[in-house]
Amino acid sequence: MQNDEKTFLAQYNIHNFDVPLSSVDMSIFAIIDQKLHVLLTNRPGHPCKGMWSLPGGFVDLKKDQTLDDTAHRKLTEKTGVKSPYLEQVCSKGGSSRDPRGWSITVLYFALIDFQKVDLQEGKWIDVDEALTRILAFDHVDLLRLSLDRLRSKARYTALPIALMPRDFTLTELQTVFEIILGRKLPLKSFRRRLMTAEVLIPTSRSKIAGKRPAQIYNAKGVSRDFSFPRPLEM
Amino acid sequence: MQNDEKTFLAQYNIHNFDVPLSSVDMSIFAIIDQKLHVLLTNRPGHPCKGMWSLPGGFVDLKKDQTLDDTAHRKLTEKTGVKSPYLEQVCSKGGSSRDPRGWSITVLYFALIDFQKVDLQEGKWIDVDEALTRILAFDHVDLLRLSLDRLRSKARYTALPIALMPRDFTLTELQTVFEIILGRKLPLKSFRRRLMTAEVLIPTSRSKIAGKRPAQIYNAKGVSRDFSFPRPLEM
DNA sequence: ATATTTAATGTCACAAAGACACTATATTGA
DNA sequence: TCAATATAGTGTCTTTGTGACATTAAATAT
Repeated sequence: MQNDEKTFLAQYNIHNFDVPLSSVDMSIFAIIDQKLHVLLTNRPGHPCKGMWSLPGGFVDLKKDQTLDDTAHRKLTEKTGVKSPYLEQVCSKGGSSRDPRGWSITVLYFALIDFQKVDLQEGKWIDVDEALTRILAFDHVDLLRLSLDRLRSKARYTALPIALMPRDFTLTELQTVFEIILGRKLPLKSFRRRLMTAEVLIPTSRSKIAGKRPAQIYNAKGVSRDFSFPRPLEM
Repeated sequence: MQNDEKTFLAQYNIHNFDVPLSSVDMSIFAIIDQKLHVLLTNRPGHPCKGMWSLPGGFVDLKKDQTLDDTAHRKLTEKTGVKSPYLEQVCSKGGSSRDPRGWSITVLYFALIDFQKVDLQEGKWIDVDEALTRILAFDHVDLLRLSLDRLRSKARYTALPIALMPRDFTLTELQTVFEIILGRKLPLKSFRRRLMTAEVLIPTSRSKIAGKRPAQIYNAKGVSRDFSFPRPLEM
């Protein structure tokens, strides 16, 4: 490093500049009672005190090395879950979304197996209901964006597997896809897609949920950018 | 608003907190001489003085109402182009990407018609070459991410149309797709895709580029989230 | 045993992409 | 004038993977 760059950095003080506030917000999804739920927290302080909001918070410059660290930390703080599916959705920034001033939020969404959760704070709300509520800041928009992304990915990736417990049957997985997409899927092609995709590990065990026992599958460590050769129809 | 919230906000001062620096960076793409180019700027000051970098800069809390405003402003400052295709790619944040401290950058990419550009600063570099150069900060990674997004979208959307001048032929458009994807595309299916997609306006004019004259098309105001029924093969 | 319910397969139809041969319309040059 | 040639554009068959729907399989209940 050149000497004048050292000097520059030594004199540089971020507090001299007007910078936006920046935070991370998350849509944490799980399937509960055959419905898609999202974790909301009640804001303990100002602004928007007492309102429901997506869990989130400021980047901790000490604790977090990266933005993804912040997201992981927030998730573990809220749910105790260690290794979720976590994906960045987008960032929203503007002067009017937070009364404290110009702010940027980086939005993530997480998919977790509800059974693994050790809830520290917050409450699981049915997504359809959450969308009709008045949430803090622009969190309804953020939730909408996360949900659109999840729905879109359910059409061409195997992402919803991340919502499943370790053992599951094909029928159970199909039901989760159907819950996310809000419609029935053709049985045969669903199974064909998943089997030829090689994203599942068949086990020799089976489960008697209904009448005939169904084969149990586990998730294979799915490549993050796997996609089916064709998307599901609209 | 409650009284105690007013008090809270009045006493709130962002300068009291440690917040990350936040900026916007852009990959501005254009086709020049049958190759995909990206606009790079030479950093005038510290840090990374003298190094090539993606154009970008800090959010201007006065001028910009939203992050998209910042991106549009930067693009116009650099190229004079008013209505490009502009899309947010992702955000990267961490403690080590900028020597000034913890920083977040929101990455955008823009597709523009090179002929509309009135270059204010910077230089067009072939993307393949740009990726081998040592760029400022983590800008090689950012460029890579933008490029991956562009390539991916060229497989299932009509996005590359945004790189075309007003008048173009189907062969020219196919060539642009081929430049982006780095491989030849089957002629018949390319034309079929675009014709049935109804994203082009056929004109009665034609152009004599080679021997037989080719029909000229214009872009239809393509819906942002149009996608072809099936993606192109890998 | 037979009905019932859920799990799983067989098979044909359909849509859109790939492959590749073919036709069309201009220019060039003998 | 008329072939040769190069680029533009079409015809049509193959391939692949999804949708539709009938059929078979394996358990429980009566």
